[in-house]
Amino acid sequence: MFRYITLNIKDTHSHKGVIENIYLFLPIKLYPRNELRDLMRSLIADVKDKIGEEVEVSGWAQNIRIVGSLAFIDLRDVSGNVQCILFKKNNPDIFNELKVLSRESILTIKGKAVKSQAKLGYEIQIDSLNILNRAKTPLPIGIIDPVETDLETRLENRFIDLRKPQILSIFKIQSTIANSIRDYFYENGFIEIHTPKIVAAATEGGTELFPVKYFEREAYLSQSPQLYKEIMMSAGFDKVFEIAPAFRAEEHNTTKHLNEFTSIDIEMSFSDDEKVMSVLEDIIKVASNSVNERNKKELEILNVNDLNVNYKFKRITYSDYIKMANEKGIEIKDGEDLTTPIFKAVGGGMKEFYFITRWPRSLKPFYVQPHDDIYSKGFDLQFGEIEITSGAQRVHDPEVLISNLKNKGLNVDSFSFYVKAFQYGMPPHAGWAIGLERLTMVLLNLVNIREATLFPRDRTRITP
RNA sequence: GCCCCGAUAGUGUAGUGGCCUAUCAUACGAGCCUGUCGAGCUCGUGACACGGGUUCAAAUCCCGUUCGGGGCGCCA
Repeated sequence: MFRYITLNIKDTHSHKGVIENIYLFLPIKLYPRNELRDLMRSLIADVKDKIGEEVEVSGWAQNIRIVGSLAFIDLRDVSGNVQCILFKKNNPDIFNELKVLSRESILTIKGKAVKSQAKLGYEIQIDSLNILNRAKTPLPIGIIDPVETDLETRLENRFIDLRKPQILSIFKIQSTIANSIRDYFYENGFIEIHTPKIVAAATEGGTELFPVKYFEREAYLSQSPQLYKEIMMSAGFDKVFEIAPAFRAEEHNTTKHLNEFTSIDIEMSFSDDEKVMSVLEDIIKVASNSVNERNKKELEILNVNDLNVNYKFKRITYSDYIKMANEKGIEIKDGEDLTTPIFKAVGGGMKEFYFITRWPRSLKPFYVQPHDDIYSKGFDLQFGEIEITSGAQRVHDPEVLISNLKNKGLNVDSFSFYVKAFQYGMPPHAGWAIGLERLTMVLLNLVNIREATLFPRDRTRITP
């Protein structure tokens, strides 16, 4: 058996309770605390490679089962779960502790990893157990209970909900998506930028903005980096991207809208709609293939097959989409906006990505480059019935820009900081924006965008 | 902004005017159990969102309030 002593570390910044719970194997050697932890603690997923060895693991007691004079603990950390076993005769004191220990308490367990009849084929035989923190009972929501919990209740208790391996898997995958897209941009010569989220005026008119008190003036939370990323083209940055929050004050109440979401934006100089559509197709394939490679375990936990997007994304013109709607018996004329029922009727059965191109100028914002008198170089990326992205080649001629602003009924003066950037050398450019949460939702086939958001901000929720 | 719907133990539910001092599961508490893994068995604690009204009688019907869900519009 091992003997333990309590370390006495004189660290005025540390919380007393933490210090008291740090134990050290004899012989005594005073390591700095961080080093101590790194030297001894194993991630639970790594235990499988340490059969026959002494291991130390820390985590949450997901389940505790007392079977006669045996005690089993399912211990969970970020990497996975492992069963730990204790025989009462080997340590009656720990056994009695376990009989009254609450689920989700925080433990450090030291013991020997051994092959066994446990489901994983191995388990940890407990030599010592340190209770770092006890969880209150009962839990606000169950983690392994065989009862469904309403999304509302889960979001109210998100810190516990996020402990579930399925929920954690969504965000591990989202991390891969963001990381692989960022890598792609870096590898392809994009400059990462950060534009202001407090702005003076609406980007495009139309959308409702959140007002912010800005000293003696009123400002707004940014709905999009659109104007700023275009200005960066005039600034000569050539290709830029930004991954940042965007805010929309629309009172929508649906499963695919948030009032704060993460927008992945790009803008490219000397480019056009076709080129940025290719980039978009690339990054979705890169993201999906990265998830397939790096998140096999998470996909399995979520019961999702490998993401298969290795097909050419179709380009459907807006006019053809109208014809397809007409063939489905829907009455809509060329020039009218596409509505949810139309997306459902035409795109509902297409469980794949496709572009809708050449939108009428009248349905797109002022900064979208005309293709001819009627149509524009604006496009959307759709997945089935859901809009994932909108993008376009942009106007670069300041005269066209000003006339578009006027035609849309916008006040040219309030856009002067933006228009000015077009008057002293603005290259042709194009770009798009894609919502990280919507992309995650679509790739993982989630029914509610809130599932793809750690702490969603919707019509009624600003806490937690 | 428009329209529809909902609220019963910690969680998820049954309930359709009297059979409800309210069902079941799970959680929680106590006990038994030496290979459990959704452990099992026994016992126990625990709830009708709030305020008015109708009625001999309300979890149940009506009105209001609060909180929430969904659809549409808008968009990513």
